[in-house]
Amino acid sequence: MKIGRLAEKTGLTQRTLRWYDEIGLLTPSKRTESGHRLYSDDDIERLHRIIMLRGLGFSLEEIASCLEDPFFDHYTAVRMLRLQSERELKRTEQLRGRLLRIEEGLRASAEISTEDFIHSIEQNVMIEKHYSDEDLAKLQQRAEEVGPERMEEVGREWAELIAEVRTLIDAGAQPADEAVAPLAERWRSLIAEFTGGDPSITSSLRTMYEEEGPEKASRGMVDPEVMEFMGRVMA
Amino acid sequence: MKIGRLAEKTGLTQRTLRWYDEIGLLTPSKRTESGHRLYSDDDIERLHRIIMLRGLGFSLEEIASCLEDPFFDHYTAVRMLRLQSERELKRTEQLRGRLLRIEEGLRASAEISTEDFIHSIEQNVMIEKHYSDEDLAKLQQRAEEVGPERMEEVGREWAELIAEVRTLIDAGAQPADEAVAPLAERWRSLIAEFTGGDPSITSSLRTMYEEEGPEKASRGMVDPEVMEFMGRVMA
DNA sequence: CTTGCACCTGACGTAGCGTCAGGTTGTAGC
DNA sequence: GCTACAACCTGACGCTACGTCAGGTGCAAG
Repeated sequence: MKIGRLAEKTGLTQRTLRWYDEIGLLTPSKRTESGHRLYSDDDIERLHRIIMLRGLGFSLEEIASCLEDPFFDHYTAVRMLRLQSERELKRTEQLRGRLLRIEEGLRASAEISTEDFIHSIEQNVMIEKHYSDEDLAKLQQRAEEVGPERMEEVGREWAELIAEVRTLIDAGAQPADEAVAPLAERWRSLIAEFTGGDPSITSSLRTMYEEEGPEKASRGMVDPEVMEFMGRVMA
Repeated sequence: MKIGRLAEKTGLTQRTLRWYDEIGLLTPSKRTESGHRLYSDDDIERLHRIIMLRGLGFSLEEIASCLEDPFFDHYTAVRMLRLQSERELKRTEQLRGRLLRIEEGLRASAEISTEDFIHSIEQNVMIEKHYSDEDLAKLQQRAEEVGPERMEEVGREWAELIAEVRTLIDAGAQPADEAVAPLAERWRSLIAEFTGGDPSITSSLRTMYEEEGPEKASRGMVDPEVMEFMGRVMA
């Protein structure tokens, strides 16, 4: 069989087959007088093995030694690949989580400057610093459960609530005033919806606001004055 | 700040910083008379952004356009990365499953020739062809639950059972004989332990044995004669 | 003045091919 | 026998994001 037909049958490219020839991984057992490669049935079987091993994640060099070195340790080799794939799984899962959170953060705002973008990522890094992996997974799961509509709605409710609080403060309201009581109730319930009553998440949230300050922790949505006011209201 | 100190502080190598300079991603804003690179605070901030974006999976070219192109679509870019990470996640999960099953298959036998190894993989490919992803996940989970000791024990029990059946056949036993009844019971219970009573797995197992034949499907443990004999016993 | 360290540029290597460029062979139709 | 045209050949450069080495310069200390 010549290279064109073999390439077609295996789904590889001719370049790939020539490359395998060049590195000595699969040298066709015959050539025509003019130099055209001729692959025998044995060659083709070897190629199929190569394709299989490649599919498992072996490098071409490893494949070569697997097929030729009689002392090749198959079990260990597979175990190594498995362990590597598990490391990669972990990494990719973490990465996916990070990307998803950033995506969520960006979806809200229509126009995004590079500055906003960078800050959004920095914020995310901060969040990852304060929450444990399990907490992040829980938050992720709940975010998927409630859906993006509710997420956006919550964002709007927070903005509204904070604006109302600010208006009251500017009007000279005191923490003990009756007018602020319902706001405190809404505030508490929004936080409760976020934490889901989970004590680990609740404490992580608290320490994040304490260590990073309200502005950073809330992406600039709430300023220290509002935060302190609501703190006194709650108490 | 000169290149050595910056490399030390960021954990990058000097080569990396020179490379970023060479491709225009991070050109230090000053040089000494003699040509030593001097990084300003702005340069360092830019570098930190580069490192963050790199950590998300952006290529250096994408990072460059992210930091410079005012029309860069951050949201779409992140979404693309997320989708890509999800594709990779799927691929890696499948790969891990395949490697684990192959590893399990190899653990039993102490000495493994390349031929055995290849056949083990081929067998695995065959299994993946017949079982659905969910079935494979279930089997994987149960294998982890019972542990490798029980897996090996099951393997020995099968070998023993098949040997006994073969002895009986060679001795001229008939399917209806009373002596084979307890063997049928052991046979049935081993299969039941494998399928776990799951109907999907049971039917996949059956069609695999029908389409591929007993020899291939059982890794050469059971030959067609034994299989047919036990089939008649069960009926 | 020498020693030693930090820095410079330039060049080659990596894995696994993709993609030309420019030349030869094989085959089918006339 | 001639002419298309498809299939094949070799050789070379490109890709990512650097690692690594070679050979040379700058700079501060003893």
